[in-house]
Amino acid sequence: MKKDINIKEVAKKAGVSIATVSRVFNNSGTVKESTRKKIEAVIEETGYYPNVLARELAEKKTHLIGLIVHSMIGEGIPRMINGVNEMLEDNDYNLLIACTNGILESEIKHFEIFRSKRVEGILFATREFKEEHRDLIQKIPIPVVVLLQRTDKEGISFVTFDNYTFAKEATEKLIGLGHRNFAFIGGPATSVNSRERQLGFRDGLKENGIELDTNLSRNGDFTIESGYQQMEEILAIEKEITAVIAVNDGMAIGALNCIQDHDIAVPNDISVLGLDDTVLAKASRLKLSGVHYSYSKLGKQGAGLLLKQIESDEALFEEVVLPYEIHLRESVNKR
Amino acid sequence: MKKDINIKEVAKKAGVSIATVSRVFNNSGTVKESTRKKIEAVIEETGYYPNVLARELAEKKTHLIGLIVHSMIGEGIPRMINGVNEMLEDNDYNLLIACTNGILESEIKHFEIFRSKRVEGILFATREFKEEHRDLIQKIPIPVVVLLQRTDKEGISFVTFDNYTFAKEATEKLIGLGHRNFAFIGGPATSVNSRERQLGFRDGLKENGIELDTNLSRNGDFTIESGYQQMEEILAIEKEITAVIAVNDGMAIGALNCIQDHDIAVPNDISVLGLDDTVLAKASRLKLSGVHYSYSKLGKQGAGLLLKQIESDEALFEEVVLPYEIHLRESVNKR
DNA sequence: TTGTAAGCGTTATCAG
DNA sequence: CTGATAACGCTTACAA
Repeated sequence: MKKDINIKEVAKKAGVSIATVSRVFNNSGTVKESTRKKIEAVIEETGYYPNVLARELAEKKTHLIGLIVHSMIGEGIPRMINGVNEMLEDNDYNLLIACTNGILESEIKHFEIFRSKRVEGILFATREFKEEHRDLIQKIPIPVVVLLQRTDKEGISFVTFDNYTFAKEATEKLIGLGHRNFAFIGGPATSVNSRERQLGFRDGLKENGIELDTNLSRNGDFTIESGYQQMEEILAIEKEITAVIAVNDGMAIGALNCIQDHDIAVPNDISVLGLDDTVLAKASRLKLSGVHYSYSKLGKQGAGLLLKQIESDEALFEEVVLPYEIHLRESVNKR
Repeated sequence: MKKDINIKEVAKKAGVSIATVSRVFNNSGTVKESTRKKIEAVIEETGYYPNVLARELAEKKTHLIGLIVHSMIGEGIPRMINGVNEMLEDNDYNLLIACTNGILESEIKHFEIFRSKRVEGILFATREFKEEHRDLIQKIPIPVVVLLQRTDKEGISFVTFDNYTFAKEATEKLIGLGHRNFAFIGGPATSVNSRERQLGFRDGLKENGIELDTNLSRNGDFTIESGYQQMEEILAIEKEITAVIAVNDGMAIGALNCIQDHDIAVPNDISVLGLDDTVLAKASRLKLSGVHYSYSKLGKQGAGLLLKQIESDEALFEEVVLPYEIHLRESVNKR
């Protein structure tokens, strides 16, 4: 453990001015080879590290991006962070992270902290994009890109998945296979992503002239257990259904287990599909069908968009909706 | 979007000196109520935010912690980050994150970046703690705490799980249930955590006078598929085994599926246990047995330890090994 | 209670 | 090619 040394001391030891040392460190300006060597020797010897804080203050650039997420738990967000990280790494930015548990005050607080830390841009993921968020972002003089959520065209950029469309398309795919009697297991009513998927599901049915008993469209809490329980209740109401769609893999797996525990065959009697594609889909013996989309790409693109905004002078506004793939596997059958 | 304003302009607008503005913002020194009000009004009106960079430069404190991890993927590390985050949040520190994919050069690079960014401490998680890491950490004049790995008592603090002991104890638990014929599915040879667990397993057998065909102790790559494949090979070698232990849940699930696909009964013919306890353990219809330990607590304690080191003047050295619980569920049976 | 001025460790401009 | 020196925006003695 040795104390940090500063540019002044290096300059003194090398018998030059601090300006010259700075030039050597940044390869800027011109320095005679012999003095460069001398200075480099001193740097080596002292283990000198420039104080980036001071540099950033002088340059008014921090090379810092702030990421605010509502949760770290689950497969998606960590992958998204990974994508963000990759993009930032390639562009020599560093990543400041805050996790808010979806609490509005905490979100606001971190916007302010990040702003005062002079981050050059903010990536923001929340469970539900509210008016308060819009106001906040529009007041802040630094670029913001919203992840995993639409911002309703208020001039705030976002990158997200098209929940509505893939849910609808997946539903129609099952209809195409001959299914007519559906049940749906959604997430909590507060989840925008879940609501969008549910809407896609309903419109998919409606446009194909299929009616849905609203009792068969239910809300769980994303866990395996709640999928099991909701399925239990669905079976109590109506045994004639031939397809169950769950908003995520966990609940789909729960439903699958429940169905099998009732000695009902999957997929012969009931097909199961999750609007998701996590490691869980691969865990069950009977491979679960689902919709695949890349969180890592989302993170990467979101970060890319943000960097573009930082570099550009005018405020640009872009909305990106990422593609998906529907994978029908063993858990789904033709009727 | 409005431009950032600085303390000087606020002072001018309020007709006071910058020192007074600074006092108001930091509640330091004494300010007359009337001038405080006046200044607060100007702050409100201008939306002034202090430039934390400048403050940090003056104070020589950044309130920044760096976290270097080898990966974001999987259930453990995100939970650990969550724990770190909680502790830092409570103490008004911010979190800078870097993900290295376990590449040594990247690890070194981020130690340097973090150091030049003047983080006050570093949390470090890597797949294998090497001599290079030790050298690096001992040269750096800021506190470091290693996570998820021992540092071999070199005066470098760490907090980790006791892989060896829980693997051994889990093995002995199965022996206590009457099992004598074991197979083991480990991770890649490069994973220290996997090696430690494997050692615990072997010693558990050895101390109980049970011999192990080394062909039955295998290496996968942590995925469900590789668990399946290794189990396939185990069954080809020896059908008489009564218990399989896998180093993680994923491979345990793979093994479980493989066994069932061979129409061998779990747990009646073969018991299965994973040295892990992720969401996967709850996904299979037949609840998987495993060892539970809290990544979130590990993160929290690691961060706590680091903060303690930052506050203390002398370099303290502490090693923390966290507790675990062995959960025997449906996948394990008495012989 | 308030203001002046000296840092904090850099970068960058401008002479020399 | 190199050295003074003025920023950068803030904190904090020290004076008044």
